[in-house]
Amino acid sequence: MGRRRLKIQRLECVKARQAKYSKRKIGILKKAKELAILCDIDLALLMFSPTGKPTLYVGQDKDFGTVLDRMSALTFEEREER
Amino acid sequence: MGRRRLKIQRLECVKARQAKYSKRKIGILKKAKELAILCDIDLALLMFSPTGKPTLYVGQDKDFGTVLDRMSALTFEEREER
DNA sequence: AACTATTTATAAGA
DNA sequence: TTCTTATAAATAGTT
Repeated sequence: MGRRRLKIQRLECVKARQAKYSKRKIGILKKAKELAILCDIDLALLMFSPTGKPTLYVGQDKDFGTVLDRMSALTFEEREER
Repeated sequence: MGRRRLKIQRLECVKARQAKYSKRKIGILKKAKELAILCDIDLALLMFSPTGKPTLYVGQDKDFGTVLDRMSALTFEEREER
């Protein structure tokens, strides 16, 4: 979306990566929150900015440890999508 | 987006939650992949469907354990967004 | 951070 | 779940 179509490939310029991250981080966080609320599900989204700053969103009222535990308990077979 | 504006609140009907999850899961996974590639960052997205089926996406070439470790190493102060 | 032209995601319905 | 289409939302390029 936007003035032109953007090819999904690593942005070479560091400044461009940081600027792009700043914008899209807002969008994906909104999507995560909406999905967790609409479907009443557990959801965790962790991102590290190009400069290394972490952002963590954990849906519903679960705390970090609870989601980590549920995450850690997954067997290899239960995981999908790459 | 869509034919009408949807209020972001828990969908009461179970079938509706499952249907909504099926559609939006695709969208957020695409957003996650694009963000990880464009900005060349580490990103992890974990979701449990309304029926409990887990979906995990880990960006770049990191494996599950590596991201879990980096996630676990976060101090409380480093976490944001709820 | 703000502006819009445009692309993309998706709400409803079939 | 999959497809279609109208419409809401995200965002690329720019300032």
